[in-house]
Amino acid sequence: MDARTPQRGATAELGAERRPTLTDVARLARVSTATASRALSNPALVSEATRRSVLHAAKRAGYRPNLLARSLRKQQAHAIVVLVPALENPFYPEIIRGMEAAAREREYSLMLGLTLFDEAVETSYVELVRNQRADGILVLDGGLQHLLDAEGRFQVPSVQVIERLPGVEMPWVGIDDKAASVKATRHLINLGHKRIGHIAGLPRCSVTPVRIAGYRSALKAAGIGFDPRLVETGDFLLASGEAAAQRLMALPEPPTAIFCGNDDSALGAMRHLRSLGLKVPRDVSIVGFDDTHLAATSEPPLTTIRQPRHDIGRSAMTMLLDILAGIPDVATQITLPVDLILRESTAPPRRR
Amino acid sequence: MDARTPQRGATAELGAERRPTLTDVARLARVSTATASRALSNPALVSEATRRSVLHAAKRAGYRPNLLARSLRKQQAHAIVVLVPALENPFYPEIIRGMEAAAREREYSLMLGLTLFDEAVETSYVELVRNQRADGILVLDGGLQHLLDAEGRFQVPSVQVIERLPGVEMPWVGIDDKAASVKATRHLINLGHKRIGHIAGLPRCSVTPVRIAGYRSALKAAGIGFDPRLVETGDFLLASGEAAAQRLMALPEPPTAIFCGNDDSALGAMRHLRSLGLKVPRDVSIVGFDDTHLAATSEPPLTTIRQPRHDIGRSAMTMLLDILAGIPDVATQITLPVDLILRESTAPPRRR
DNA sequence: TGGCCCACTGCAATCGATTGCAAGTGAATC
DNA sequence: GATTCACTTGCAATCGATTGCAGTGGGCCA
Repeated sequence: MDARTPQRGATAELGAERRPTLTDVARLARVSTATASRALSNPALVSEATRRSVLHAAKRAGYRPNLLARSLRKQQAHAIVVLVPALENPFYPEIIRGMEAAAREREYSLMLGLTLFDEAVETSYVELVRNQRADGILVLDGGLQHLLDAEGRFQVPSVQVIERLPGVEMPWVGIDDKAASVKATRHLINLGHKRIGHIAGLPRCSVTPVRIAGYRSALKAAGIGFDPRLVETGDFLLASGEAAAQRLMALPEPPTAIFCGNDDSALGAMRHLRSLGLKVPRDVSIVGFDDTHLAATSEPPLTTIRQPRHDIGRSAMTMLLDILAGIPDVATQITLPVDLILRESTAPPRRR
Repeated sequence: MDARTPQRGATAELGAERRPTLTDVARLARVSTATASRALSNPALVSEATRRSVLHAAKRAGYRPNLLARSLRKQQAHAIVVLVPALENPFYPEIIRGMEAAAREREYSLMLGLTLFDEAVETSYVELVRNQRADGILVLDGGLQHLLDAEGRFQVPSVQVIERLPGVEMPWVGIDDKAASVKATRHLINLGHKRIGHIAGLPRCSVTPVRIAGYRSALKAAGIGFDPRLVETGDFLLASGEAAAQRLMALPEPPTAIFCGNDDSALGAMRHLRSLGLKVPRDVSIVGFDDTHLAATSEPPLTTIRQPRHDIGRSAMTMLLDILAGIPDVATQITLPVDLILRESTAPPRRR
């Protein structure tokens, strides 16, 4: 009756509580569904008058295209799965934001897969792609060896982010971890430090040995001997940084500077030093890795390696969508630049 | 040729690089697609022999059901949108984990909508539901007034989480913020504090005035007069907590305890106190709100109100899925209990 | 032996769009 | 006046499942 209730116009005119479909729009505009479809999604193919009439009918009916039907027909789900171990780690959110922004621009949505490194969960999300509810997968979770097929290839379109699967050639976006480590270590060397500790991350992560290698390489280039006792293994968490620092500082000849595998463990190290009554950077210098938001607000603010996380996420999503779109010559190995962010946790050693 | 390559069995037999469909399985098992479908998704309807034969054929072909087709036919996308302002806030990840776990158990996936409070983005995610790419929406982002229709109702199935839209009756999961605030404030009162400050959160958030009300109510119950200068407004971020604490401590008669609207601002307040050379809790007691993971590892560890975030997320998702499933008498207003977690940031006032 | 019921199975419609192909129209060209 | 061509439009197939309805055959009972 009242033709001006915009949301319900269609149902009123059709006399049913049904969502309007393209057929309804076509009927209203007195054209075929084919023409209605073209008017809405490929306007160049229809005459100006038809286009207007269909658009008007669509608006009048309150028409919304059914994206499932479109996806089924077009054979693309317009969704990407993001596999991430846990959102609690402040490292991930900004990457995901970059991915989400890139996806939204291209009208893709992002399905969140929280794995907690659980293989069953990882598998279930890959299934989502195999069952065509999603078109591809972005993998922030390093340990997906169990999902490789007999030929050692991943079963679905995917891009690895930051972590690599050892021995597997696969699209990837990340940073040059070795160069970044060299940069961090060299900064400490340039300040005059000679006894430099390293708190490494989880051994299972592919970046961990590479960062250790960078650390060693910088020492070597500076003619400083490598002392294995100065490398402690942690798990990227604050508590492990604290424990690792404790072991380092208990050495007969403790380090005057520590390069940490990530910011959280650097924060843990600083906490331990504070508990010993030592001042950072006066007594010990600390360098972190990642530049999460905690680094800027710690006391003292942390000198650290900034990973361009937003860009990493955006590039990874863009790469995957380009691959899916069949764009030729997509670069499938992207290394983004890092910066050493100088804050207040590093200084020359107190005495030599 | 080689019938034992499991993934490619179907393509080999069909002689094409096509994904096997139900039709292929049916052909292999020499039954109709109807029977094949029933054998796979409603086994009770077919004979034991047929079921076995279809299952075998499906496995041999490496068959994966096309979930888009199923969704189209069944008219449910099996996806839920989660609207969240930003993942950087450590408050959200655990809620989302709860949602994800509940969704996965019921074979729903979770589409992540990062809004940054941007109305256009919020709208675009609601469109996802209207266009049936998702079945419903979980709203962690308080400010969705602009999406209400003329009758003041939300256009799609939804559950509000924690935040409420003022004046709108809508499924909701959260906590009793007033009671929680009373609990926190009373804890300080019981310790002997009489001059208690409050650092409130963003005024735009619906929880903020409620928490202030709880604070006032506890004071009143204890016969302590309300001093408006003791209530400072922040924005839930560390820096604003720091600034608010600065204003509070600059009062002619500064508080001996501060109840903060969330943990981050409590951390900020503690930082400011430390910069003044004051000790927490010796000189000033601090209570936070939320119990994010930062609360347990701060120095000193923070006494705070724990919100059962995982449960909140799980309950919200369960409620929405129950509503969508048409389960009768779903409880649509769930208030979950909070705990006061006693750590080391509170103590009796130094002197009275 | 006839009739009835039940367990299975298949036919064909359906979900809601997109798109290849063909046909119709009118103008332009020779 | 015939031919060609560009521009529009519609018919009908298609994407890959699910499901209402009808049919078949066997077993059981009277």
